[in-house]
Amino acid sequence: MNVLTSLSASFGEAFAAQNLDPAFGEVVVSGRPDLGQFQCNGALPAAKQAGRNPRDIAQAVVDYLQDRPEFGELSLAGPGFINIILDDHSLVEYASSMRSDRLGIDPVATPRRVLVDYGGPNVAKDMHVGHLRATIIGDSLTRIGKFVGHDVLGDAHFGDWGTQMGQVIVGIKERMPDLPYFNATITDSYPNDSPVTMTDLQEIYPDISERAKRDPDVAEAARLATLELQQGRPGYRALWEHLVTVSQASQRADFHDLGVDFDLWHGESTVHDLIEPLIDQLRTNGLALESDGALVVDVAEPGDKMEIPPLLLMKGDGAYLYTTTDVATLQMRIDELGREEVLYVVDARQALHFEQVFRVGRKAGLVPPEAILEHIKFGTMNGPDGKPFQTRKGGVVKLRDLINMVAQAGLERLAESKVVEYSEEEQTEIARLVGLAALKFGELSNHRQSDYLFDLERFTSLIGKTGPYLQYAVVRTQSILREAKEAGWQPDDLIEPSVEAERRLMLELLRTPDVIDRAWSTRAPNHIAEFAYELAQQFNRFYEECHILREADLARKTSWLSLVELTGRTLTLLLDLLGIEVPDRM
RNA sequence: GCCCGCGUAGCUCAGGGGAUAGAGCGACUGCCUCCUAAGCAGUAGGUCGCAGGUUCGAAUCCUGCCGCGGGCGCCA
Repeated sequence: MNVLTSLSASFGEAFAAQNLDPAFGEVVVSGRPDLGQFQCNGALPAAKQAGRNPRDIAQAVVDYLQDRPEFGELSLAGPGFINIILDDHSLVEYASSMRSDRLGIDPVATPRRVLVDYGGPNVAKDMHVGHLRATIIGDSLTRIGKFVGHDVLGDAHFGDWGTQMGQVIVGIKERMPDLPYFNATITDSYPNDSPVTMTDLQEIYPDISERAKRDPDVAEAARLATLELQQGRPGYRALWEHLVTVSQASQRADFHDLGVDFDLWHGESTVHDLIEPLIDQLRTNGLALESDGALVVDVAEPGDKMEIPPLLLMKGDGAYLYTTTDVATLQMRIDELGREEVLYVVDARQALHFEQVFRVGRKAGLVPPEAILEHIKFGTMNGPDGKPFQTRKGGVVKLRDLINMVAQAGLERLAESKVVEYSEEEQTEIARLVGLAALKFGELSNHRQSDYLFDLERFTSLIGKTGPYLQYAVVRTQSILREAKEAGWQPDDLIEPSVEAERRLMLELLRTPDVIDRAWSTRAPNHIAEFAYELAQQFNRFYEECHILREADLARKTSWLSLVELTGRTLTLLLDLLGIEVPDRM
């Protein structure tokens, strides 16, 4: 039972009774808690439209609803604001309805088939802080979509088919020229074990990639290797298999440590067999054209604000690019996976690329008009100097190192606490969860689209508005419930609040369904992060003011226990939607 | 040059066309014989980049300007 929906319906009815659009009845959480719990501002625009006095309209709305027992108080203020205070009995009913499964939130009536593309690590490259945003935001969006009730697939979309693969092959050839993969006369019976480890790749790739930028000969060799790989040279394919296996294993481990999972572990190479038919099709229907030796698709349209360059489908030498695989992947997602919405959680700097890919998809009829394609842009993570975050040595911080750093901060915090003694094993686990929470919450509390400063101190901070603050609130609820149980008290029916902090906590809880909806519809998990913090804050106030286990009145005590339980469950859900786990104690 | 994004407290950032713009950190003051102080209460700190416009009402929408970042065919 969503309180805002329900109140808006009542107010809509009151507006309709005056022959006004029921949409004016929209009720929102009050911006002035001193004046009311909720407010309806519809009288002002309604007055404008109807040519009437806003206060008259507001008064008529209030008169219409005044006698309903649901309302404790309806009052007019200013030019025509209606301030709403719920009757406590009604407030308790709303809150009680959340004690059921899924907090009483129904899944959407018409689920959509959605795919979220996020993470996108490159084979042969270590995951670094830059992957953090895409991964954490995408993971959270996927979780939110699933909870809302949609059929959502998360896809890692590995970068395993582009130029960097040719570069790595050249890099390995330089170091180990005698391997059978490079001997064109050998076409099968390659070794079962990879000639390189992830550690080797971490050295080979940056080196060769750097040199390819400066040395035309290296670049040319890499270009050729890429082409030969894509055209199926057996030795390269066999070596490539090893590279993919080795680096995926490492990246899966990184994702696992982050608590991130995917439904699909596809890559660019997954669609390789679709590319030729796709290119033929685009050629046949006249969309793909030769241009400077390359194959392009013109996507400019008359109303464009700026010149949209053609999408480069195939290089002059016949090699494929990420534009090629992206178009083919889009086709597969629509045709084979039956997706109705495809969301790309990718750096905002790639906006033009996706605009081109989407246009090709539409133009070529690969994507039906009603399908939704969205580039979920996110901003750049910068270091203190305003440039992409790097270590002092100049390298980009590896994801794994970052995870270790935040876990270390968690361990140090535990060491400071003198109250409880946990086993070393438990401390390690708590520190891991706390560190991840700090990292994820720090990431998700920013709006995804804004660039932001990566500040290690802030990310490893465990006090104030941080992930651990939220975990701590949940741990408090668990601790209280545990001790109550030992003493023989169980959560029971909610009764009307006796103090303001309790009432405020109930009201805060009621916002939950609306916030989740908004986070999904705007694809912005920071709404959930923000709300979870406010809810935890409200709970901590209640906790300070109401000493639950010492309360003498049994009905009140067991009602409070229910409220504690409900808060704990709500926070746990919200944190889960952010991809944050909570330890039993901390 | 054209296009996109950003500019809010000392710092880092929230902010859904609504009333008196918020939080955290940092600074300063209090609160652990009491459910875990990773907490709570309080003080100080703002011409929401600038100028116009739309609106009953603008940090929020529109236009221009300034500043910062980014993108603009054979990388991803």
